[in-house]
Amino acid sequence: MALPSTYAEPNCSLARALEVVGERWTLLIVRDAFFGVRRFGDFATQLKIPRAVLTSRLKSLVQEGVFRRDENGGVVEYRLTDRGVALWPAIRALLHWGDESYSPDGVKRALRHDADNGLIDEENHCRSCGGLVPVPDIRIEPGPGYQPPTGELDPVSAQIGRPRLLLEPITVGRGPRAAED
Amino acid sequence: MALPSTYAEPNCSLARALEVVGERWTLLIVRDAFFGVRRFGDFATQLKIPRAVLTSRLKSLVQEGVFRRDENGGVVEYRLTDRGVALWPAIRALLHWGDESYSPDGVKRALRHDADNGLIDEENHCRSCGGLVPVPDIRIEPGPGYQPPTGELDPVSAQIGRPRLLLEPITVGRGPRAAED
DNA sequence: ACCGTGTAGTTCAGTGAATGAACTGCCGGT
DNA sequence: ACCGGCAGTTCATTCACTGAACTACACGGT
Repeated sequence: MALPSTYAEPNCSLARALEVVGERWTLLIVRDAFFGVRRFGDFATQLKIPRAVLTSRLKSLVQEGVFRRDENGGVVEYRLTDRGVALWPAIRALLHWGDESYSPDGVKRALRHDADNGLIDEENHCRSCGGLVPVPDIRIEPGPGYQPPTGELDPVSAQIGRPRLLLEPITVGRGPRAAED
Repeated sequence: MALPSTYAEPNCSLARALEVVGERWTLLIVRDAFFGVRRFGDFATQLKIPRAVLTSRLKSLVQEGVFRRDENGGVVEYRLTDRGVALWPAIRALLHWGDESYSPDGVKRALRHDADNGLIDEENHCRSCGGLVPVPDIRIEPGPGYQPPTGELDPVSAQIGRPRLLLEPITVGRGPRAAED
């Protein structure tokens, strides 16, 4: 499986979780899925990950129930299942830790409650309305620590760099791909 | 550095965080530190991790400011810094996700507010007193999904399997090592 | 001074996984 | 028939992990 049969402590859910999402690249793939990436090629160019590794990671994530693989005609899409979406708190915690520890100019990306524009705190509450914010209502946008990239961007990177809702599918440069969801 | 110079996206704090704690074994080392492990040999036998890998991980964690290396005479202790303790939300989130997804009989380890015995929810609030619970006030103990191990246990595993406070140092089998903290 | 013990850390050959670039195969449109 | 876009494979090279044995050093006892 994912990890070399080690991590085999039956009494640690952290070890079990890391068997699924603890390998190199895996959490970055999941993060991109939260940002709306769904296509094999987009993951590959976005992360600059070897395609063979991407194949293997997606396969095991599908097997573990984190992603679902949808194939309509020639179009393949990988999208998060409920179990995958449930990884959001872990990703948010690591994002937050990375910002706190290594981004002296402030967060690189801010999370806001889309309905009322309130900042979302570490416990997932909206500072404006006080409520817990469901994942699809979270807007992510560049924060003070964000460094605008120089030069040309591929269309997918361009979309990811702008404010947008989590899980909102990326739709660029390939005809009228209706955001049916 | 930790990861192969890839992950080098300057605008993603998740990538930055994973450079520090995203390698194999690293988060398990940190978890053991929360459970009170401080000694090189204890990490090694507890995780059954090759000593060379442990050396390399501890070195980079010290360099990144997650651990502090204390040397008193012949005794070396690795303990979490504030930045290391700040990883707790990420570990808690992954623990929770692992329990939810892969532990049908209930959580393997329960977290409680030591002062009033209240269960701690996913947002780190005590169900009893309602407040946020600081890490050293969290008691961890076997939950319904815990499977008691069979056979003899080394003293360190035995201590980790019993209810205890996070960060409380393990003191067994080596004379009067006062828990000076 | 000497020896034994406990522990942090190193060395090293063998194995397995990641890398990157090129390639295959499928589908749809013209 | 041809072409372009895209999912996924293949493969030689490089790199990291594994596991077991070994070194280095501090301490305590005699």
